[in-house]
Amino acid sequence: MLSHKAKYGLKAAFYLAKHYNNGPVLISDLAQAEYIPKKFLEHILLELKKHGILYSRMGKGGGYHLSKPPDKIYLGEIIRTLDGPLAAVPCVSKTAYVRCIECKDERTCEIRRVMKHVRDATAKILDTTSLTDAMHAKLKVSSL
Amino acid sequence: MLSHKAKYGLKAAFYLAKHYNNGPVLISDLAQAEYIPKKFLEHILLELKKHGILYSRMGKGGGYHLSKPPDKIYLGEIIRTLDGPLAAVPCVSKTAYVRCIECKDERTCEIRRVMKHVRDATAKILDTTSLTDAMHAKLKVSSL
DNA sequence: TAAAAGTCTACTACTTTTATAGACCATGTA
DNA sequence: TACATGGTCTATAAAAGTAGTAGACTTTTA
Repeated sequence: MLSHKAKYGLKAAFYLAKHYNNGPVLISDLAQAEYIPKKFLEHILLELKKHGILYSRMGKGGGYHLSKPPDKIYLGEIIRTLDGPLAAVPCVSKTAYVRCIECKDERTCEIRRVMKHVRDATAKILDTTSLTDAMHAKLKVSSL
Repeated sequence: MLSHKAKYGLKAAFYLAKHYNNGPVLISDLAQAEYIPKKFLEHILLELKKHGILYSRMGKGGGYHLSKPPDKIYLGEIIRTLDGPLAAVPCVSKTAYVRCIECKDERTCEIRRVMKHVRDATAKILDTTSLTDAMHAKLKVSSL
């Protein structure tokens, strides 16, 4: 399940993508436009900034904007930053692998095997769909 | 993320699949064999029973077994029973749809659009892979 | 130097997850 | 019919994660 945090983060990213060429966007404007609690949004934007996805400037005339053009930012990046690994089971994660303590043998674990497929399918979609792609309904992987 | 509950449930189901023709399996045996806390496992098995996936008999000589042959039980069933809908966002779920309160227009929501693809890809794997398939590494959908 | 705007730390409320305890009910068999 | 075996059910609790708030602080520009 996508947390509210990740959902808000994605909404913010799309908003910033739409305003990419209009100078920095204020947290307050973003919060109001997308119905996101302002204080909560602060945290989210800060996290995204620390991971290099967003850039911001303090002081008068400041605000947030994307650090790269929207066609270079993939949804997977944003979701991983805010919600952690995409994988449904940690032993299957590429970015945050952790072994299951009760697992007798990873090579024969049925759950791991299937969940790896799920992870791969998910990552394939989220890591190849940029903000721009999503806005224009260009999904590079067919869903069925 | 798959919860421990769902992971334990899947482990139990695989164990029962392997013992499908050997009469009922005791909770205690299952708990011990798969390193699952026994009392927690009771709840999990009961939930699976209420959803018709397992069958059990009380009293001496009793225990749990699958209510259908293992090639007729799909992983999606088990995961949905224990963890709820597969969809990462409720507005995209087929089995438990809920509208997002802050959503202005579902038809143009970028998040919804992409997450629907993710859901479909996940469901396609989990709803076509039976216990038997998973045990024999027969995954009907290629992951890449 | 004042106003605008982001930064940071700490905290709280709430929910979900992961269990545990213990009384209770059903079944088979001696 | 008594008793041991084994599942059922309700209640509760610890721990962790999620969502959100408060307020003091820093940076920038005019």
